Amino acid sequence: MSAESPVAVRRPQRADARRNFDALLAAARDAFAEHGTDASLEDIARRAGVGIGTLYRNFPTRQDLFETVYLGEIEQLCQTAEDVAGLPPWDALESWLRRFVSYAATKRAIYEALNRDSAMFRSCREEIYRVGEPLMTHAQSAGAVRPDVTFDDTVRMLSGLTSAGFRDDAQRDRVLQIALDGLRPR
Amino acid sequence: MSAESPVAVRRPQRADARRNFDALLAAARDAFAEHGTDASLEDIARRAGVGIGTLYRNFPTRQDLFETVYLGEIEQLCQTAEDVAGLPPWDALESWLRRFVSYAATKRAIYEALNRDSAMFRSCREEIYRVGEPLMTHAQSAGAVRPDVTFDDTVRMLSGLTSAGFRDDAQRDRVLQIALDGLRPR
DNA sequence: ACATTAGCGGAGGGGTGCCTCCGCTTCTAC
DNA sequence: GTAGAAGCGGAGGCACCCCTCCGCTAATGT
Repeated sequence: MSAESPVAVRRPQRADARRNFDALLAAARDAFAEHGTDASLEDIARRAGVGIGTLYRNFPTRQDLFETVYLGEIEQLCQTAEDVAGLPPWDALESWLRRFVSYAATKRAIYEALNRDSAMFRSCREEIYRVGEPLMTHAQSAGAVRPDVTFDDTVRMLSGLTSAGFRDDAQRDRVLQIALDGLRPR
Repeated sequence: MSAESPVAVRRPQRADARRNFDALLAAARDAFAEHGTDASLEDIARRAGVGIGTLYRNFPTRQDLFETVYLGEIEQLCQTAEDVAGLPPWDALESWLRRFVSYAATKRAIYEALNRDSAMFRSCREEIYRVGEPLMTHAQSAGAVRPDVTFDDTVRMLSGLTSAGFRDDAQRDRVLQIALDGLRPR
């Protein structure tokens, strides 16, 4: 992902405006995580403590707001692919996948976005695959992952999983473990 | 599940009314499968080719409509637990779980409903567990399923999975297979 | 301190969904 | 064939959300 995103949204210059911009982004992250891409924009503005007009000035369309939140998380995710570079093949893949399922807005969004078509989604998907797929094929050549599974399968499986509701974190971990174990050769 | 549901919704007597009732139920099943519990009631009435008033006469609340659809599918699901009774432990469990993920309205709904609280959801959940859990523990005593996993884990995992979007049926099957393989002992 | 202007926020018009109510239609029993 | 009742459906009031517009507020530079 290049330094400049495809979205024409820029952090404003004036101090108060910057505060509002950041508050909106934080509120949007929560709202999207909670309600998916259909979250109410008026609610987001309310949560951020700003008027609806301020939201629209910073993010003229719902897409702009969503993409900005989404891009931020994807960028972090891609970053962590470097952090795991030194680990053994399976550990690297597992760590990255666990990180993958831990992003709040992303988890709900990715699975809504996986099929939807837009320049940004496509470029984000490519980026995720660019950093994630090598981890997978590497683990496969090392015999740590069964050969009949694709990276795309895994991404979809995990994004489905994380959008489900769990009793508690322990259960979430247990289920994630089951799914990850399913990736390993018998 | 007893013959009489907890919901006070009865199929009407008059021929035309019965036609409408059934059309509404079918339309609702589609709509709930497609949009989740938030599906538009006016849209359901439109799809069924009846006025909104007719919908409300038959199903005074959204809950009544949803529960009627949901109950129907759960009843069928419980029924199939008997069909698999003769199979070996793992095969019985696997068949039932595959059936579980194949219900249209149910799949999207269950995962929305798993946490939500209502008399009907609770009784359906109990019913699913009553017929499904024995299949699981049976498979576990036979050594066909790892011991550190609960039936609840499995249900949540699968309902999460089925609410995800897949490229095609082949992928859906592949991912389901991975998840099921994760249930087996190493 | 003040002028400039970026930035603010919410009123308001349009759209959609929820649900009620009631005059009209159609079925059914006789 | 007819009367009565059961059922129909959509108009309309309310609530919420989307998005635009513009008069006001306050941050900034000098």
